Amino acid sequence: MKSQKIPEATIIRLSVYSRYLKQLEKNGLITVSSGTIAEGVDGSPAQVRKDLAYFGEFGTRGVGYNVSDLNRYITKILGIDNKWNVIIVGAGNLGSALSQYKGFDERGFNVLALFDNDPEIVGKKAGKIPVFSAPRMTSFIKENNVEIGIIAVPAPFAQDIVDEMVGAGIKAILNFAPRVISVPDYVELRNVDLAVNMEVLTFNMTFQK
Amino acid sequence: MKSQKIPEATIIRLSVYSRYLKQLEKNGLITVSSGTIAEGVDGSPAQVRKDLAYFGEFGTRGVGYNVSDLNRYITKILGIDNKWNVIIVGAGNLGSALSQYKGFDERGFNVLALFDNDPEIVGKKAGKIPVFSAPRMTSFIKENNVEIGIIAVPAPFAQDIVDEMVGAGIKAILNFAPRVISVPDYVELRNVDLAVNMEVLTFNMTFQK
DNA sequence: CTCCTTTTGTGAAGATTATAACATACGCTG
DNA sequence: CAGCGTATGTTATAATCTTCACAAAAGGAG
Repeated sequence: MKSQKIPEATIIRLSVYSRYLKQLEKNGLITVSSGTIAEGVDGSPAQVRKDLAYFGEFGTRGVGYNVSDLNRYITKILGIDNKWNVIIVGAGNLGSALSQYKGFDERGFNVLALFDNDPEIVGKKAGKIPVFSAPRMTSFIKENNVEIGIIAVPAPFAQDIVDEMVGAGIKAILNFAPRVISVPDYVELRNVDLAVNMEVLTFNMTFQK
Repeated sequence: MKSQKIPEATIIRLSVYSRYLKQLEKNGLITVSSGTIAEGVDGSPAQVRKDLAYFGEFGTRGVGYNVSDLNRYITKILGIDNKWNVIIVGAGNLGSALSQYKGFDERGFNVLALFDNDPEIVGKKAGKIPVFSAPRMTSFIKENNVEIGIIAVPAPFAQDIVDEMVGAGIKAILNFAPRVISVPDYVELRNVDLAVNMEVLTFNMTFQK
């Protein structure tokens, strides 16, 4: 693999390939071609091969890819060949729902705890996940080697929580609060903006096509 | 505005600009420059102007943009100058959380109902939003002019629900199920894949920087 | 009324990403 | 063991998106 900038779109697709390969593996498939993968993820064969080519040669010409090997390579590339410790801040509807999300655990993300300010819910549990009081967050992050934080608090509080997380040594943040957040450039940040997604839909409905 | 393909990235940014403008408006700001917007959304002034230029000329040279006028234009462009009817299928943790999400209502998305198969929850309410039984979905969509469907069911059921929605006349779908979904090309589809987002984070943590 | 400052709108250049096309290599068949 | 079919890996081409740079225009000062 050459040292090169990898397009984010490639990473997103790799993640989808991986999910699809897992399905194929469960169905007992041994070998798969770029064409079949492309069909399964609604992409093109050339794109699949190009995406993989950023990282090495994983296939056999004339044959295709070994399903479980390829999936192992991809999970390694994505950094999910081992577990990650995660906390969620904001134990409202969204935060608790995320804490119960099966897809996280399946992919190696361990949600260790929720944090909230509301004394009504602090001390309770969401499923098996405990809700702690917000001021305990920093020490919890340090003591438990938490690498990833999820922001599920109302927009006005988001930046403060993020700053505290960064101060405590968190390396990556997934932000659900509908606000632009700033972090130092050694911290990874992604925004999942639900209303924005809806608005892309309505734009496309109204204008294009 | 020329008839031209608008980049999706532009639409996403417009949505973020709009949210920021709303904030500025609340703070009583009358006029704003592309530079100030850029600062507020962590972008570049040229990008802001270019994005707007796809749709017209909204500013005054030497002055900037009128905050509330510009926001009105953008909401019109995004198609959220009027209300949209939405249903959510899957009243589990995620579905009910989404039904309570304040950001939808604020931006003109009316969540009318949830649908689920579980007899334990059918007939109850999530906040003010009723949960109906899944078989009632098609008629509900038709009777209530529902344009947008949100998929919050487990992956194996997603495609079937989507097919039923499309059959009932839904025009756009926001899919939270971690699976590739197909729709006819007159239906808009967006995927919000939570694990994929996490995996982009872990990739960036592991590799780049 | 003219000049100066400011900030837009935009055409051109640059960078990035996707698509297409093909040479290379593997395995199978006879 | 040679030749054929197939699917990869990669180079070249095309399309798309972003950044840059500047002319045009508005408002205010003198």
